[in-house]
Amino acid sequence: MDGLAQLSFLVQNSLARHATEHSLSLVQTRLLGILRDREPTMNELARLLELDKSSVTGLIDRAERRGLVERIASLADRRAVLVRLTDEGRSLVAQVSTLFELDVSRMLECLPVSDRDALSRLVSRALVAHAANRGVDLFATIDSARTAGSVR
Amino acid sequence: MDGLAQLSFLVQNSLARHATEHSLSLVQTRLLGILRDREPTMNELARLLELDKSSVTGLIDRAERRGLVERIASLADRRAVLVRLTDEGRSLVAQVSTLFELDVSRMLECLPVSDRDALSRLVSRALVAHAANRGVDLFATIDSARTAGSVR
DNA sequence: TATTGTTATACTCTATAACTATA
DNA sequence: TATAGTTATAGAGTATAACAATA
Repeated sequence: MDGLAQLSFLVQNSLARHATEHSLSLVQTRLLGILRDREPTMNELARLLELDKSSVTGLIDRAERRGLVERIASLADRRAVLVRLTDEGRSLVAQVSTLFELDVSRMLECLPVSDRDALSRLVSRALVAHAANRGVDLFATIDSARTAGSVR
Repeated sequence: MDGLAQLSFLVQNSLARHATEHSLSLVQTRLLGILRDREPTMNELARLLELDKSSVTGLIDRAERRGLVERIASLADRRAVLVRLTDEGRSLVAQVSTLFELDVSRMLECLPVSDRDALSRLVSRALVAHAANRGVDLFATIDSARTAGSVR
């Protein structure tokens, strides 16, 4: 109930804090997280981030200016542009991701192992049940949560 | 573990979605949520929202222009300005809050009652343990989570 | 014609620095 | 002198609409 909201703010705060410490916004961090295992087109990025394509243009402009990502012409479709993480971008997202995971781990370590397992089981059950309940609609949300959370 | 991150994004997405449907940003929604049971000064708002005071000036400017809040001269300190929710603002935050609570409830209804109770118990235990573990530092975060979450 | 991406424009949100008025 | 708040300015993030190039 209310605890879930509190918990979600704790998790988000942790992510936001570590992002800010590395001069990243939440969106930039989500972007880099997505790019860790993909080289999507601008269009795909817009869908993954649930943003307008023009917003993604600006987002990539700024990230490219900082040397975190690079644009690559697609060979398959000459209209399309692929986005790739640079070494610097990869290193940066790895740092933020490590700190964030550490935070979540520390939060969970407050619980005895048995509770931790139970919590993990209940959370996945809630996620699965929720997804099943809402069908397609929710799959989009879950996917965006996963990719966003894959920061992680 | 990773599920917690996913869950937090689900909760945040729900809040963001209902806020957007009512032409509110997340920050505006947090603002209105805070004002439901308080009439803070600009300075106190800056602390509660963890923003610079100049950011709060702009935030209140825009909310006031929309008729959601009003500035009131403080009688105690002639430098200070109190911020109060208007009837329209109160009605708006009530709508968003209701829809959000409904979402969270629906998500929890996917679980059998016994699991729901267990989850609730574990989440509060994690929050309490976490707070105790980090001391003052975390109290600030928890408080901001609570006030933000009191949207709720 | 439809799709991919960029540009132009406008608004919100945020911070820093300089300022005014009051304490 | 210190504090409360505003203003000026700059930059990120977002969307809509118009556009170019390609499919």
